[in-house]
Amino acid sequence: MVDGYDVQAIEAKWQQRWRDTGAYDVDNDDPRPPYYVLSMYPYPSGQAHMGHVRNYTFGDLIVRYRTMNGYAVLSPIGFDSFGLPAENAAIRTGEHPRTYTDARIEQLSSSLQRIGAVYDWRRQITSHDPSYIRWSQWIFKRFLEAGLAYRAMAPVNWCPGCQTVLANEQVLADGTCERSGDLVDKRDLEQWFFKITDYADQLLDDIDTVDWPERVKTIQRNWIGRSEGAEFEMAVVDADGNPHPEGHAFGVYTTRPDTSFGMTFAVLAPEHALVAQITSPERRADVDAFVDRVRKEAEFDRLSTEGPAHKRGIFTGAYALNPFTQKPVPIYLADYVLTTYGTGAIMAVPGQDQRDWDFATSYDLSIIRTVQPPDDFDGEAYTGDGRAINSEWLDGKEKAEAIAAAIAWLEAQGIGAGKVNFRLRDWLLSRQRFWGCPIPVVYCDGCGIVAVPDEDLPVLAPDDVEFLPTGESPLKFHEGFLRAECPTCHGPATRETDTMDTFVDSSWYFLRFTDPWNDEAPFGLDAVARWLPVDQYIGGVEHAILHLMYARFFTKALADLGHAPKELREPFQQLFTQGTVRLGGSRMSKSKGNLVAPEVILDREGADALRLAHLFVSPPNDDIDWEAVTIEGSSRFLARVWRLARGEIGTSTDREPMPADTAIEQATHHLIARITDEYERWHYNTAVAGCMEFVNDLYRYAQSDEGARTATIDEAIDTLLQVMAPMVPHITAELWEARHGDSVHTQTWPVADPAKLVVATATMVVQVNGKVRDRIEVDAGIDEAEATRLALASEKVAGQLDGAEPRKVIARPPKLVNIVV
RNA sequence: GCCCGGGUGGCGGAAUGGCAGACGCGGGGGAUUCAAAAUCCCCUGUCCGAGAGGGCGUGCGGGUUCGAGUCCCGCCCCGGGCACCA
Repeated sequence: MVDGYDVQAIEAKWQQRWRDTGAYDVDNDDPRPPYYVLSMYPYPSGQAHMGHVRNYTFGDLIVRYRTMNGYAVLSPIGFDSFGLPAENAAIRTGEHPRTYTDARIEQLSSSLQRIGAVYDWRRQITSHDPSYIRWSQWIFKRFLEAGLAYRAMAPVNWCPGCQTVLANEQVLADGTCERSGDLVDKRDLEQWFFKITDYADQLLDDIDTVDWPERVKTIQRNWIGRSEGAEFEMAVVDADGNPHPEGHAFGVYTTRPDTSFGMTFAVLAPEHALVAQITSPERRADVDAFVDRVRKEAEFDRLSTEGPAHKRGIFTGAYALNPFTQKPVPIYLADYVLTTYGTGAIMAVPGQDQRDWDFATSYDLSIIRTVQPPDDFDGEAYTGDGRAINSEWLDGKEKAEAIAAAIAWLEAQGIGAGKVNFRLRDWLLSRQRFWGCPIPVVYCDGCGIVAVPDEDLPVLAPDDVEFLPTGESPLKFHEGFLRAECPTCHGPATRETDTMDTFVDSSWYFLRFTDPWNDEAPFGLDAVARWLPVDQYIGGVEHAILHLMYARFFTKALADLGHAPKELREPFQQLFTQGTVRLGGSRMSKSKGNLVAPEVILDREGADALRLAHLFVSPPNDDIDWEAVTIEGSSRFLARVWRLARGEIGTSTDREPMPADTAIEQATHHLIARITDEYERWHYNTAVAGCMEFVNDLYRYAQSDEGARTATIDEAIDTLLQVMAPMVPHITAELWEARHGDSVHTQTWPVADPAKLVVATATMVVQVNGKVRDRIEVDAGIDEAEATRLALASEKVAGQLDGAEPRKVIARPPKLVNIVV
């Protein structure tokens, strides 16, 4: 302990006070302007880890800073409390997921308080709370009614050993089950989906309207994967071009309709619906064998194959009529064509597509170039720009022009049109798990899928269940849960046993925070309108795709359905993604056993030192290595601040201001300007550096022969405590209380006095040919002529010039003069 | 392959086109002390030089500019995203 600085006692005292007095509680009718700060919904993993500390330090700093700036800051906290770990623990130990989860919520809550983070705890929500489940289910029903939720067959991961479906995360990289080690295969099962693809365009376009890191925006754009092209029909024919007896035809999607004259074959996905009907009798046995083999393979096997050797396919015996040339081309099946994208069928143009080229060379199919490659081109398929060739009426047109002409032609023929496709797929939300939000529907033999009436929500999972080591959901074997009455016909019905993906819970929690007591609706329009969009969202870049995409989709859909304000198009106006914490180069994780427990640091150095170390180590969006975090340096600095503010450094007297005093007063106001600017721009590491420089100045000042002027150093110290309060809330609160009796955190943010930001003199750099040769103290207000005169009068400059005549003088008073010879 | 970031001392990192390396860590020296810890003060890119001083330095090669870590062009390397998506 340094000179009465009892870190543990001080931090405990203030944490208790903030919680007990509801210091950061904020009501929806608060007259101050609203500001919503939110850190991403944490999974309650027990004690906080370093990633949490980093995340919540930034969040807390903003909450405190904005509060001092006069805002009503909404700072809620909740827990994403459904999910796999609790259920796995239940299978292992038999402990109910709820008791397991509640204990971990308790631990994480207390960890967050120990780092000094402040919240409106009255608004706390948890995903597994019946009142939250109720509204998750209510929203699902609204989506169902609007056609945004639907049930369809989907390939899922099936583990033959466990006899159950697995989540993607449970399938290891080599395609085996994490629990049994069996090879997981694909099965088609009925699953629930959200129709996020309805919003693909908006999700893409509105990215431009939010203030997010470019990296995250790019990730989202890639994931949505918009592509522009054309879709058109091709008739199935025989080798001579005679139509198929049953008149079959299929659509193809292409981004390069301008290359259609170069189509030398067509490819259907092996799962394509037409395969069985068009395969010729003599090819049937081979085709069936091929389709069988492909379907058995796990998806990742199919997608991870690379290069020509792996492009496997088979001829169907059927042909398609190329509408551009009116010539038949052979139809193949190939595993590189996916049933889930476009129409599940392509026109193959090997001259301009490398995949088609690879396939064509493997199967000895012809290749026609329809775009003129540059003279020096020596590759295979040419995918670049150029003039159309071998394309009749398209010849000579540049790519863009040719594409437009080809689409116009397809439309005129009535066989196709321009088309936009997306990589984004619908969101599969069914999970065959117990510890999640039940999907509120029943299956009735007579009425089909029937939603549970709103007044019967929430549908809750029963407690008297047994967790099976097979990994199957215990709901499947619970008769009381399973057997239901159809709400429509009152006949017997079976309850859905799947639960929702936990990403559903985190897709609307930020809305619930605005109105967590609402009993009539998930949230009121007024409450959402008041607080949303979130002004500052903070979290890890690992959620750049899924969570952020889903939350954006929910917000748009809820707004369109009238449950959120119509104008609310984006939930998170500003996003900050903080870097991850590593140790010795690798990511800190329980499984690697390289965790540095924040609790140990909190016990030894305290929350302020830990927070300061995180803020100082590097810019907040950078990944950091714990080895670089200098907790001792932070502690040392805080002790310096403590001694300074306790008046233990140097001497002070009452007197009229001397130049040294004026300099400190100016430094004080420069500090306000600097720290304010740096907080606004998230430059916390340099904000800390600024405070350190200031403290170094104050030490020199107070220890100088003249000592400090009392009024000057008091103002300096008070200002220091105020600007540091958001970073290190405990020590500043304690020191401020000792000096003034009230709380530093209820002070208004200091404003720099413009008069004290004006400096009287400046150090002017004198360069000769761009190299610094002299530094001259000058009056800050000097003009170019005077600056030039002073520079040329410099002896050092004269030495450098060596009699040469200056060719040109660039003067930028009062900072710089550059003499060119 | 395409798309985003990023390469600065021993380390983490500073720097609106205008003094490269702020601030901290580590290291060195001094003060204090019986001694140590703690604390306080000073030094610390690199090469040449006894010194004054000078040369060289922000991944590499060019360019723009009076002046480039910063802007432009072409590469190299590292991190991340997408990737048989037609």
